[in-house]
Amino acid sequence: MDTIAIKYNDEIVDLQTAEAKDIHGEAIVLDNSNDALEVLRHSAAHLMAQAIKSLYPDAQFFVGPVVKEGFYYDFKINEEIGEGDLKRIEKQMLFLAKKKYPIERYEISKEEAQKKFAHDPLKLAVMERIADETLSIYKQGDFEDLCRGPHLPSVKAIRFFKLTKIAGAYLGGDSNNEMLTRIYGIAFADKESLKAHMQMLAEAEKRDHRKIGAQMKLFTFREEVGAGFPIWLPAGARLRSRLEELLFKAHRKRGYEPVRGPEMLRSDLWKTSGHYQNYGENMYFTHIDEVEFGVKPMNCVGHIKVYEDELHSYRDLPIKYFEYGIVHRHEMTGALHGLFRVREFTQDDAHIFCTTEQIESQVIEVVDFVDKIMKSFNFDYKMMISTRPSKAVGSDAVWEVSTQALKNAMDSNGLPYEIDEGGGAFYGPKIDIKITDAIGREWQCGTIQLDFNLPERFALEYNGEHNDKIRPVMIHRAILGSFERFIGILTEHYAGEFPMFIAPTQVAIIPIAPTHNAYAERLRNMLLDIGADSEIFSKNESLNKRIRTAEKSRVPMLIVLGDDEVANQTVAVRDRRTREQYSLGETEFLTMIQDKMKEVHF
RNA sequence: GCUCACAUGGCUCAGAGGUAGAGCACUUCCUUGGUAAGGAAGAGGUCCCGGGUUCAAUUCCCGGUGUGAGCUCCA
Repeated sequence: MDTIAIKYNDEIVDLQTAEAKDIHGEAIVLDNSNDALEVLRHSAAHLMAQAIKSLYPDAQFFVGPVVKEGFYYDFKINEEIGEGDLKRIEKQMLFLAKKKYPIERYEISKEEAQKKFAHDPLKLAVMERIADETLSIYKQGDFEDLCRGPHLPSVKAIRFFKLTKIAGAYLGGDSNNEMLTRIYGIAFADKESLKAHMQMLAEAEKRDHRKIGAQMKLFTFREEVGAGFPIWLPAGARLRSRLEELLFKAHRKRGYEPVRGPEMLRSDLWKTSGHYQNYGENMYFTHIDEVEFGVKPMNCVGHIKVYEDELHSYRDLPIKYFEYGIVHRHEMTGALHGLFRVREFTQDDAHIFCTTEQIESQVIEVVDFVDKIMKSFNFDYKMMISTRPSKAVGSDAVWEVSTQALKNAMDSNGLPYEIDEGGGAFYGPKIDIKITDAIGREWQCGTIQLDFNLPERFALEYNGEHNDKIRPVMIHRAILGSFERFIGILTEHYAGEFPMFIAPTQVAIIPIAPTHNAYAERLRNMLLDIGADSEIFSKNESLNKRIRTAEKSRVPMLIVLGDDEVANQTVAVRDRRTREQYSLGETEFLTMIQDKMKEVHF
């Protein structure tokens, strides 16, 4: 395989630069490694710009970086350009790639560059953002662009790419600036990877929880209700309550006490907590008899009030309060998205009040809890420890101890983690849990945050061994994050085919003729007795039609009842996936359902 | 919040400056069927809301609301 760049001092250096500066390092070849894709996609962005320039000669270009999901280029043209033009640009890119232009690099001073691009206000804007005095120019054919690289040696390697979407983007991401046109694309080293990626995108579209949620009647939104306020329909509410019940029991077993704070608290309290100052623009406020109240955006203050209700001894710690806390947050209109981003949601929230010494063991406990749950849903996950940000409260020593506590907890449990330097909350370091779903997408759900700030602000204490007053540490933690978001993720993860233990309906019952309806009813009642929901498909439709409808409803188990089944007290089970059929005795069947539902406990 | 697009029966969508259609779903009837769409009849719409233009607006214009995509990841 051809070398496309080298790795030097942990940086990717393209061959043009390496040659000019006589740098040697480890070869990067054209494959699907992160380093190779970075170079490939960057050059693909340039090739796209070249294609656009050749099709629309008046085009001016801003920036064209590589991003997580491929690459993009922001530009400005006078003509209208839309989705339909992407194919044309792709074609032109292929045409140009076949010319096998070498990509050349040379350096000029900023002054020269400003002269060179004097007619191009976008490039001048780009240069304003660059501090360096020497700039590099990359040239392929008659197309030149200001760019820091790295790039491929030639455009000929860019073969497997696709332009994925076109959208507007503000110059520099600032909505005060003018809107440019942005085209996104993706590129890979080989055809199969590109194909697999496009299939993943198509699969993601099929699994869209907004679509499946409507089909399965899980939830809905209504204009007259307001943006960002989900309405849970019976099927969705059944699913949700199954999840809530399982998780409730799991909390109780792990020593958490259920508590409940009010929806609104006086603004003075939010001033004490710091939310008023730091989070106020995301909060909703109202007045009661001239006193201002804030609708809670988080549950911590309520739990602090629970803690304050009595004096605590060190012997009581750790104290673990949990609540399915309904919170309201003013999200930007444009950020709202199905169940993933709403303005009212319910967190599986808990606060652990403990001693500094207990931090590590408590974190291990939570991580273990997370592990249990995520494994139950077949999610892979990884954890990130976020350290002290530049703007932070608390002493260095406390940060050091607490960050180390998080690391120790992970290390002693043999758990891998990544470090997000400076990514912590202002009040303490945290561990974020990122799960990977069935089609490889990552989602941030749970979080474990150490907090030395709120105990300080509310002057929380407990009595130590020598009757001294000691400040406890608070650990904020959520595992699912919110029921709304998590159920949205689950829906896409399972493509609506939920496992038995959380499915909205466990069994679809299909009586062949009305004479079998009584047996169907009897089975439904027996299923209810073991906590399983069922739906009887007894409408006046053909048997085939009813089986088809039941199959499409994504219920995990189908049973068909006819004369034989009634006579022998059996059920004919039909597997939703394999379409295989087998017969089971009534009690065996009920036991099987019960077993499948008990398969999981967190 | 900003930019652009969209908003028609429960759902998915077609449509025209002269107040509207299809498929699915729904109701009723026929069909009594053993594993992926049997047949017939019928009911159902302030064409998102408010204002403007027009003899006439659901259709054109403006505002609002809602939905979608994008707006951070630095040449």
